[in-house]
Amino acid sequence: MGTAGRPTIDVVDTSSTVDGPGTTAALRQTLHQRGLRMTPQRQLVLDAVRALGHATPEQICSRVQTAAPAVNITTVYRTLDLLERIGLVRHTHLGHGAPTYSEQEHQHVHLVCHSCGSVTESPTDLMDELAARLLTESGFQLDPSHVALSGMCGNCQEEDQ
Amino acid sequence: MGTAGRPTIDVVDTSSTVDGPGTTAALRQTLHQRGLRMTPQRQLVLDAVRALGHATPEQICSRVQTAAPAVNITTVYRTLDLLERIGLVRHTHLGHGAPTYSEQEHQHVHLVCHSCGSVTESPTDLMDELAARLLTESGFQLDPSHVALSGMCGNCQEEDQ
DNA sequence: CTATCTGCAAATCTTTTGCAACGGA
DNA sequence: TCCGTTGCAAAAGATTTGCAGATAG
Repeated sequence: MGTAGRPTIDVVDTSSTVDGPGTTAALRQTLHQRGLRMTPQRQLVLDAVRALGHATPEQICSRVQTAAPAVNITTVYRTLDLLERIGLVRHTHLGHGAPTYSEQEHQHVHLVCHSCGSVTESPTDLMDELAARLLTESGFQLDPSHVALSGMCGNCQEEDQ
Repeated sequence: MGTAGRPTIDVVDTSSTVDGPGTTAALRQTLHQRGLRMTPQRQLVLDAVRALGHATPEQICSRVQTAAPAVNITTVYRTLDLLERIGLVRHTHLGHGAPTYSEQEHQHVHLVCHSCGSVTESPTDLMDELAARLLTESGFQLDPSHVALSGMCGNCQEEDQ
């Protein structure tokens, strides 16, 4: 009450003009296959996830709000959840709390430094040997990119002396 | 106000009678070296961490409260923090939020199943190869037990078909 | 037109902080 | 006695939920 109804969501085009699995049309189709609806908010959240690489819900929300200030963080949480259920997005635990979201395809191992908090990405095949060993020895099927590896980066080791 | 001052903390003996680095005396000494004080709460929290293997602050608090109901969860958080700073305890991120605490010595790799949430422990030498590779290729010094590896356990893979 | 979505407000949950009183050494 | 510690209450931050109204199809 007070303001004139719900503000319009202006869909500012970012990366969704290109063809391929990331198109607006592709998202619409994926949603429709499951009886879900295409909305500007969903497109914006997906675009933000792609643009940011890996980001917290908070960061994604901020980014979305530069294009459409009225989008609520609640919607961002709900949308990330939904995009994850339909397989377009995945989340990774980098360690200290905040999960980060990224594109499903964009898989890599995260190396997080205890000391300075920096996050480095490495190709997942780094873990191939370990994955094979785990499967043989424990029957455990590793998901190499869902959690980050933790340790100390080169820079911090030097400073630590 | 209302109750007669602060309730007494009854130190119920658990594992701290044995000699060695886990003794009451040992804890007292470690604390004193740094100008810190020995208290029943600190002993109880350390005992609980040892008894539980790896547990969340919440779980540790519950355990402590069976022996001394008056201990506040705030104290548990503060004590875990302190015990970690002085090197008696460490925390691990198992994935979905809650960090878990365990003894410093008690290091192992955690395998967490996405699907059923089960946590398995493996010896850290499982990661030796990977650690060596990371150090050579990226200068990154891996801390193998600080984060859990995530994936799907044998049981859940069967059910998944 | 109808079921799905969204925004808002409030509820939860976890962790942190300020402060006065307590108690270890 | 003195200062580190504790318990309590309240703050802070993150995520979830209920609901009325907006909107995709």
